[in-house]
Amino acid sequence: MEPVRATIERYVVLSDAEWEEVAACWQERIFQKGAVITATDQVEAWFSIVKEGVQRIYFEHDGVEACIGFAYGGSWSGVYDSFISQTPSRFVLQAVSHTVLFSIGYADLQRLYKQFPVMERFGRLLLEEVVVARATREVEQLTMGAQERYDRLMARSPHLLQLVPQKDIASYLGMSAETFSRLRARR
Amino acid sequence: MEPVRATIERYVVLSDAEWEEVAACWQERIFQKGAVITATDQVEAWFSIVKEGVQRIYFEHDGVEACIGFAYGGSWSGVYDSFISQTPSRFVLQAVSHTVLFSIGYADLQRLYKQFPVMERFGRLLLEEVVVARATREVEQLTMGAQERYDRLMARSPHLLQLVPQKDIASYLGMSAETFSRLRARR
DNA sequence: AATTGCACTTGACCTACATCAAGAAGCTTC
DNA sequence: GAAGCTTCTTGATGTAGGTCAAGTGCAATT
Repeated sequence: MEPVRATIERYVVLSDAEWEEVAACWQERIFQKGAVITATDQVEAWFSIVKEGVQRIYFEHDGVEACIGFAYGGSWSGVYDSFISQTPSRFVLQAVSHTVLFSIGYADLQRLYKQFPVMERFGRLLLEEVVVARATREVEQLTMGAQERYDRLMARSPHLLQLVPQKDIASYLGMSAETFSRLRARR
Repeated sequence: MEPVRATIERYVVLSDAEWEEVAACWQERIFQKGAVITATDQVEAWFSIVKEGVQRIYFEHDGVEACIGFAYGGSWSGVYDSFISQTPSRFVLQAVSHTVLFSIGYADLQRLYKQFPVMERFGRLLLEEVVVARATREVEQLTMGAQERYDRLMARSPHLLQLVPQKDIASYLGMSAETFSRLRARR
C-alpha cells in the first residue's frame, strides 16, 4: 500500500485521517507475464498504481498492434480514457512482465473525489501531467524522423530496452520493428 | 460574461455566490483576424473561453507549420500545456477570424482552485475531456489513411471547411495541402 | 480596374519507411 | 537438451504521400 500513498503524495499531501479513508479503497491485483489486464471493448474498471512490473497499452488495427504507452513502478496504470469516460476500451492493457497493481474502482474514486477536495486536486494534477506528456509526444511524432525519435528515446529512457521487447518500442515510436532494428545497427 | 458561466456549467453547477467570485476574475480580450494570441517561447498566461471567432493552435518545424487543433464559440482556448506547466510554449495560438475571448490569469485560476472545490472539479472534468479527445485523435492518426481521416472529419465537422483555410485542415489531419486538395477533388 | 498576394489545384517526380522474405539468435517448455 | 516458439536481423522490393513546380482563381489594396 505504500506505493499508493507515495504516488498520490507526489501531487498532494494527505492527512493521516484522509489517508486512512483513501487506503481502504485499494486492492492488490496480480498478473503473470503476458496476461491481458484490460481487453478491448471492456470498460476499464480500475485506476491503478504499479507496485511491480511493466505494462504496455496498445490497440490493434488490421491485425497490427500499435503501442501507445508503457507503465512501470511507482507510476499509474490503466486504460485512462476508457476509465474516465466509462466507455468500452479501444486499447489493450497487458502485463509485459509479472505485475502487481494496487487498484481502485471507478465508483470508489468518484466517491473520494466528492468527499475530499484534496483527491479532486490529485485527479486534476495527474491529468495535467498526462496532457503535457501527450502534447510532447504529439510534437515529437510530428516533427521528428524515425532516427531522431529513436535517439531521443534512447537518451531519455535507455532502460526501456531492458524492460520491453524491441518490437513494442518500435511500435511506440511509430515505426516498424525492421526500421527500429536498422537504426540500432547503425553506429 | 455569460459564455463563461455557460461553459463552466457544462461541467459543474455554481451557486450565485460562487459565480460572483469567479466572474470577477475574467477579462475580455479582442484580437483581429490573423493576430498572434500566444507566440512560441512565450509562457501562456491565460486560460480562455471563446465568445466569438475561431483560433488555431500550431507549431512550426523547419519552416513548416503543423496545426494540432482549433477552438471556437463556447469552447475553451489557449495553449493548454504551456499554461498548465507555465513553461515556454512550443505552439502558436492565432486568431483565424476576428476573436473575442474571456480570459483568466494563471494565479487567479489557481486561487479559485484552492478556494472552491467545485472549480477544482471543473478543472478535472475539463482535462478529462481533453485527454479522451486527444486519445481519439491519436488512434485516428495512427490507424487511418489520409482518405479515411479526410472522410471522417468531413462527416464529423463539415462546418470547419467554412471556418478555416484548407491548408490548416490539411495540416491538422497530418497531410500536405496538395494531398488534401486531391482528396477533395476525387468524387 | 489594375496590382499584389495568398489559397487552391494539378501534374511529375521522389523518398522515407513499410512490407515481404528468409535466416539467426534467444527464450520457453517438456 | 532438443523442439518449438517468438524476437531480432538483414536484404530486396513496394508505395503512400511528400515535395517541387507551374498555373489558376479570388480577395484585398492601390
